Formats: sequence, C-alpha cells, structure tokens
Amino acid sequence: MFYIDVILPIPLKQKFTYKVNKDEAAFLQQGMRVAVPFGKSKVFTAIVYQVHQTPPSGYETKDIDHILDESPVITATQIKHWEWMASYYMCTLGEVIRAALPSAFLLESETIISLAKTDVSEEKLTDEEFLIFEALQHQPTLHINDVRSVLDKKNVVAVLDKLIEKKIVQVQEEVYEQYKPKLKRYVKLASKYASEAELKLLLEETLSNAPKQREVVMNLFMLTAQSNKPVSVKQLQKQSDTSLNVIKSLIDKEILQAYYIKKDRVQYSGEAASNIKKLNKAQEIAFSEIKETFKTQDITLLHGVTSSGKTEIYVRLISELIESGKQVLYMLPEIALTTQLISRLQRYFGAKVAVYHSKYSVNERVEVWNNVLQAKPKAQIVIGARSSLFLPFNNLGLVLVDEEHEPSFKQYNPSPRYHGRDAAVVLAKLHHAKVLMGSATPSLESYYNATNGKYGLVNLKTRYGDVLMPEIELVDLKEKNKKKRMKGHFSDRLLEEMNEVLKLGEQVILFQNRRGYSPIVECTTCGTSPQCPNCDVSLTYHQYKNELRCHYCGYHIAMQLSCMACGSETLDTKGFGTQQVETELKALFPEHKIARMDQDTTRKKHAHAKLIDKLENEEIDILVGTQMLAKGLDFRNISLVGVMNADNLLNFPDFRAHERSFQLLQQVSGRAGRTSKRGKVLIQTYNPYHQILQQVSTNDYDGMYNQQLEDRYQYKYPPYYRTIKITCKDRNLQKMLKAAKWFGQALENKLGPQVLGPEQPPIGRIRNLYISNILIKIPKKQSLEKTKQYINRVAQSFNSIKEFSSVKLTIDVDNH
DNA sequence: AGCACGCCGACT
DNA sequence: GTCGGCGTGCTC
Repeated sequence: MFYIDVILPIPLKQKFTYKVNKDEAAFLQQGMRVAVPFGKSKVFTAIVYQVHQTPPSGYETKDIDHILDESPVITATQIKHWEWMASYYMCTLGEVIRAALPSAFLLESETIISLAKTDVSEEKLTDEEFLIFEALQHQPTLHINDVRSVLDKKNVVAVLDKLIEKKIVQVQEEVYEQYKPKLKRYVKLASKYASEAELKLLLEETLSNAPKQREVVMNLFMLTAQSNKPVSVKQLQKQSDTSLNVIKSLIDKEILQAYYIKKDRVQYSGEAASNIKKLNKAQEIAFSEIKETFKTQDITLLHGVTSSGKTEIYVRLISELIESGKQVLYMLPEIALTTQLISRLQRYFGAKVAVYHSKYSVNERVEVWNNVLQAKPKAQIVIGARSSLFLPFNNLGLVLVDEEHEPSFKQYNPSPRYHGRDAAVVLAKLHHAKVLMGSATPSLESYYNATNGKYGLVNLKTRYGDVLMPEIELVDLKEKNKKKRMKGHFSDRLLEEMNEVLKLGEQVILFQNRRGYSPIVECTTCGTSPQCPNCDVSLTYHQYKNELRCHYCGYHIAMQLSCMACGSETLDTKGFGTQQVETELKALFPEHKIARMDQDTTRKKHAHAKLIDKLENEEIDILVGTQMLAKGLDFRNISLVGVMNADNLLNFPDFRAHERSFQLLQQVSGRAGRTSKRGKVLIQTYNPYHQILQQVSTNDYDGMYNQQLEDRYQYKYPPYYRTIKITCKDRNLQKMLKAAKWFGQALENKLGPQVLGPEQPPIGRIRNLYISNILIKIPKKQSLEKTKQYINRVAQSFNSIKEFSSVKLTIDVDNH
C-alpha cells in the first residue's frame, strides 16, 4: 500500500494522508499538486509533502481524485522556507501556501448543477424551484453562484436539495484548471501546397477568381520568405490589408492551416538598450565597499541619502551577478514599484526582467512562476513586492531589499503575518545568496544590526550630481495662528515660498498625511458626530461623492444635512485632509494647475503613472498628496516641499511613531531640490522644538538613531526586545473581555511581567468585533522558540474551552 | 477555513 | 407549523 501526506491550503496544523496506487506513488514527488476529496463533498488542491508506505491508524484513507502536475511546481527549498515561516510566524503551512501560490494553482471544486429529467409537471414546483428549472432550459449547467443570482439570495442549498430529492436536477463537483495559456493564432500554407508546382496551380487556377484570397496567399508566401518566422493571423491581415473573413475562408478551404503557439502575457519586447551608467566617484566607492563586505558578510546595509543613486549601484551589482547565471530578486514596497523603475531596469537588462506583484492577473503570475521555476533567462531578474519571495527560485544569488525601512514589508492580515525583509534574509540564507538592504533612513533594527557587526554597513552620503540636501525650515503654527498669519491651513511663510517658486515656473509638492476631505463631521450644537454602526470610529466625510464613509469596514451613507442626534443643521467639519488642501489651493492659486495624489485619485490601474507623467511633463504646478509622494518619484523640477502638519504623524500612538515620522519627513524632503538649485522644505507644526523635527531639520540620522535606541531600551522594544501580539476578537464584548483576561492570565503565570494587557485598542470594535490586545516583550537572551511553544500550549488549552470557541485568536510575531 | 448538523425565534 | 439564524464539531 502507498500513501501520500499532503498539505491543504487551510489553517490546520496537521497534514492529511491519502491512498495512492503503485504507479501514482512512483510518479508523485514532493511539490506536485493533487486534487483530493476533502470533507463531505469538496475537492481541494493539495501539495504533496511526501510519499510513503506507513498506513495511518485511526481513520480510513481516501483515494486522491487526480494528479494535477507532471513535475513539481514547488521546490524543496521553498518547502523549507515555508516551514520556517509557519513556525516563526506561528501559523500553519496551509496558510503560507495560500499566500505563496498564485491563486490559479489552488483550484477548488465548484458545484455544477444540471437537469436530470425534462418531463416535469411545472405545477408541482415551488416558485424558486421553477426559476432554477427554467434557467436550466436555457443553459445546460449552472454554477452555485448562478443559482444564487437567479434566486437573488445567498442560501440556496435547501432549494437545491429539494430538487435533487425530486430527481429533477443532479449535481457534480468539478475542478477547473484556472490557468489558461494565452494562445496566438498563426497560419501556414497547407502542406499539400508545399511544392512549387502545386502552389503555382493554386494561384493560377484555384484562386484565379478570388483576387483577395490570392493576394493573401501571396503575402503569406512573401512574409515567410522574408523572415522565416511563424506568421500570425493578425500580421497577415495587416500585411494584406484585408478582412479576417478572407483568411478564414482560406482556412475553411484548407488552403491555409491555422495553428496556435503559447504566448506569455508578460513580456518585454525591447532589447536591453542602454549601457549601464558609469557610477560617480561616491557610488564607485560604495559599490566596491559593498563587494568588500560581501567577502565576510552575507548581509549588507547600504545607507544612502535620498537621491544618492542607489539604484545605479543595484544595477551594477545585478549585472555582475547575472553574468554567473544566477537569479536575482529585487524586492521593494508596492508603492515604490513604479513603471518608471521597471522600465529603467528593462532598459538595462531587457527581457531578463520579470515583474511580480499583487496587481498582476492570476494568469500573468503563473507565467512568471513557471519561468522562475524553469530558471528561464526571461525571469532571471525578478522585481516585485513582498510576495515575490515565494517564487520558486532554484539558483538565487542576490536579494535586494530596497526601502528596507518601509512598514509595508510587514503583512498584517491575513496570516502569515510575515515581514518581507526578514523572510527574504532567511530565503537568501537557504540559497547561500547575498542580501543587500538599502534605505535613506534605515529602520532602527537594521541599523542596529549593521553597527553591531551583524550586517555590513556602507554609507553613501552625497547626492547624485552633487545636489545639496534641501534646506529645511520649521514653521510654528501656534505663533502664526496667534498673529493671524494663516490663510486656511497655509502659513504666510509657506505661501511666500510657494509664490516665489511658482513665479520661476518650478513645481511644489504639498504633503498631508491624511486622505479624504475632512475626517469627521461634528454638530456644533450637541457635539455628536456620525458614527459607524459596525466600528468604534467616526465616519469621515468624502467630498467627491458627498458621503460619509468608514475606513475600516467600508460602510457609507449620504452626507447628512442635519444632526442625527439633535436635528439641528449646525454640522461642521473638523480636521483636514488632502481634499481640503486641494480646495483651499484652488482658491489661493486659481491660475495654477493643481493635482492630488492619494488612494482616492490613484485607484485606477494607471492613474498613478499618469499623475507622475503629468508632473514630469510639468503639466502640474502643485501636487498635494499623502505619503504616496514619499516614494522613489524622480521629480526633476521640484524646488519646494511643504508639509502641511507634522504633528499628526508625531502623535501617533505607536512606539515607532517617532522613527516613522523621521523617515517619512526625510523621504518627503528628499523630493526637493534635484535641480542645480538647492531645494527648500517647509514643515508646519505646532511643536517646532520637538526633537524629531529638530533632527529632521538638521538631517541628523545618527542623533535620531541614538536617541530612539535609548528609548527602545528604556521601554523594552525592538531591537532589544522581541514582541509578540495576541489579539482576541468577538462579537460579544463580555465574552471577548473574559477570554482576553483568561489568555493574559495564563501567559502571565509563566512569563510574568513580560505580559502587557489585555488592553482594548483606541478603536475597540471593527466590523462588529470587539478587540483586545496582549503584548509579550521577550528579552533577547530568552529563547524565542520556547516562549512560542508556551504560547502555543496556552492557545491550545484556550481553544478547548467551549465558552471561548467563537473568540477569534490571532498571533502576530514581530508585530511591527 | 468551509461546511454540515442541530437546536431555538419570526414568519407564511 | 416551517425557514433560517448561528453555535459546534470535523475534515485524511
């Protein structure tokens, strides 16, 4: 007897064992996909973990449904990496697999409904049954979802069961291959016309009365002779300047023969056009230092100020590495993954560059996956967001983690809650590859590792083209308010500088870290503001749709005209966002072109790129935006950056708020002064003496680093301590509180004062679930492994308490 | 996670 | 009296 253990893409710890026959056992290998029956009626895609001959005890094994792959789609290294991830981030392998595989690889069965008999007396059917019956008259099969839309309700199982019972319909579970290769149609002359004589006969006799068709055949002949490459239908049509019908009739007459070739959806047609730029002196030094550190270290941090030309250094490294035939992963946060950067790399490396991120369609992702798996040259360099570290590399030589400090490298939901940078380090280790992290404002952890010799450290302090660092000025809003020097949210200083810059025809960026028009609406009579019914937050006002919206659950209602509590019409808006800044700007600078960049205006696929193009073409004078502005935009003509209000950054309730503020303000400032002229940055704030702002204004990374490090030590945060956050959620507040208290107490029994909370977060309820958090701070010298084991034990007993069974538990390791 | 089974309130 | 709500338990 032969068995396979498989991993299912569901959050269950254990593997599942299925029976296979001898041939299947000989054929199957780890990393292949199989379709297996699971539960009462479903068919799932599972990953083969191992083939063995040990019969499991305690249950009957099922047979597999069928095998989906001819060779493994997952490598052994990937399995190792994913097992590390599941264990480190305290989740199941199934969850990792769900995150890792392109969804087209994970097919699930669908229930297909078809008619079992046609002679049905309609009177015997209920209305709903009749609707389904009728729908099946028009089409042979229905999906469960079709039935849902036919009946316009969610729960359709009962109705279907009735119909099955009456033997009117039958159901069937089917698994579909979701990946469809894109096929391109080509034509060639049918083989019987291969000889010259036959061809002559064809042209002069058969087609003598069909000049158009004759012309097409001649053109095909010409095209084939010219390039000796396959001729596509489209190409032939274009060349002959005729309709598709003419070609079709030739195919029908079997004079031409159509055939198909698989075609990659994602491809770059151009050649590598540009030579790699020569590095300047500072870059050259940094480059050789990096190579030097790589002799003794596996990981190096490149601390290069904004626009110091880090990308050129990466390009040099990549070009050296790919010579050796190895693969490169260039990982960066999604917001930094711009078309500009991609086309820049493609100019250097041509078709060797593959892109992988969540905006790609499932089919495109499967193609990149397969190209990487087969180590094809066209996927030798992969550029992507954090999920690209799941790709099936087999010969990885270098991982670049750009903008290493970016919080978006960390995935919060769903599980696995991994950090892209940290997981990339482990990936590189498995491949014996080198890692280069880059940032203008490294995260404290990485800088700490670099200064303590765990990573190599290379500095790049001068900007490309010897552009000076911008001059940063802090504007005291308190004083400006007192002296009545404000126009809306603009201080006189900011307006002065803006006017000057605009007069010179240069551009301005304004940064406001909050989207929407005006976060909340408040009644000035009774003080209440409209709340989200599902979450403990006030609704925010969105001008463009004139509605109130909840950012957490998506709930929205039309803007209210009168207060819902007291009925008076004295509604006022509080706080301000990008939309309001934009509106004020339009009044202040009516003759200038103003645009806004935030989640609302960049939702469409190419909206972001269009805005950047417009800015580059100087079709925009003033751009207002959220932190989206801070990322790798190569603006040439911007001489002024304004930060509307730095305080809401600083006052964020998170131990990282100060570090983040510094990073963000530095990055935003970095947008200024790329021309020969020194750029200017104005930061409006109510606390101009805040140390972080002082450090930003003097460009004092080391000062910020040392000070923050001290705070981290004081308050027991990373890099000195590791943190694990445990969250309890439930619809019922009392139950949730009780559960959280139980969990906290159980942890405290062993871990003592390392356990903080449970504590309800500022937003205590989201999507009707009440929330409490427990934070565990683990000293570096304490075994992380053992602590996690203990947490797992507590979680296990927690789950066996019936009363708490509805409480949702999430564990977030390194929750930052 | 799904999904089925099973037990209590609001409707034909 | 049924429909359908979601608590509970199981999946090789």
